[in-house]
Amino acid sequence: MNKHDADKRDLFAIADLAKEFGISTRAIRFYETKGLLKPDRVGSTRVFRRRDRARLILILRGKRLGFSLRDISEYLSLYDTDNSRTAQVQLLIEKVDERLGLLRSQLTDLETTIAELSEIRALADERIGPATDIDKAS
Amino acid sequence: MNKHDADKRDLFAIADLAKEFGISTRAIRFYETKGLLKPDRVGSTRVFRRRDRARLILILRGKRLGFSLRDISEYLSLYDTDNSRTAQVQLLIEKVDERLGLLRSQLTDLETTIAELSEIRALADERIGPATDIDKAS
DNA sequence: CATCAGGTTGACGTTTACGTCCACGGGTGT
DNA sequence: ACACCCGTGGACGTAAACGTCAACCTGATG
Repeated sequence: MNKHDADKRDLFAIADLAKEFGISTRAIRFYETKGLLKPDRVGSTRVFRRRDRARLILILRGKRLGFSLRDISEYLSLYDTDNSRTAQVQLLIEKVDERLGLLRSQLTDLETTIAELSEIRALADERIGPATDIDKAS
Repeated sequence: MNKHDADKRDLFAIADLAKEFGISTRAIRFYETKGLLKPDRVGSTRVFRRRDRARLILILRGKRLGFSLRDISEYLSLYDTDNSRTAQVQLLIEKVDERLGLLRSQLTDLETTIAELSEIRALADERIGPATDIDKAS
């Protein structure tokens, strides 16, 4: 909808991405030093393209999930790997499976936690009085 | 099943818990200094009861999910609050809701990630050849 | 031309979550 | 009495992930 729709553009300044994702430019530069991003350069100035923007999105999601940058780096390489030419597809499969295992156990943890909290919430809710038709009508 | 079934006992030494959960005694002491655990004392020696063991389980789960100790501390207080006597049940509800929101968005992130990885896995799997009856029979 | 916004590297500071090392005390087996 | 083993608290070290200057280089603009 937006004239500047980020998904359609192909070139981004470091500040563009920082603003778009609410992080600091320092952080972005840091990710680069860690090899998670590899923006092009024009002179010394970084120029980001869709590919790096996509990677950034994955990085941030990984962070929300509590993974370290090192973890995320490995994880990104799964996306990178040229599945069709890899000599070690088997190795790729193993890595993906390993990560899937981790994620699935996290999923279980999360579901348990959500269930527990929901119960607490229900109890508290009861205490304050369940919503009545009258309440809803107010 | 085990004679020493941990869930049935009521008293634990710091080393018991450390061993059971595969963490260091140093870590447990650290959690105490941060107020996450409040073991009884016999002289200067810590004595843990079921309550603190339960809290420890929650702490570790929180960590697996990528929360900070500070986050976890707040989270534990949700369990602590005496729902039936709280003067501010409403506040409790708000806090629980807030946390539930966080967890649910994590859940979404996780599901997305798992789906993406599954796809990658499927592609790689194809490349190496789908499992045949012969393969399975080998 | 002066200035100013935005970019760069480098060095150092900071917080979190422990690990490591230490000197010390208390109970136990021999 | 002596050697162990376990536990304790204090001090210091450390890795990760940035934040915070500082000093510098642009390119655009009034």
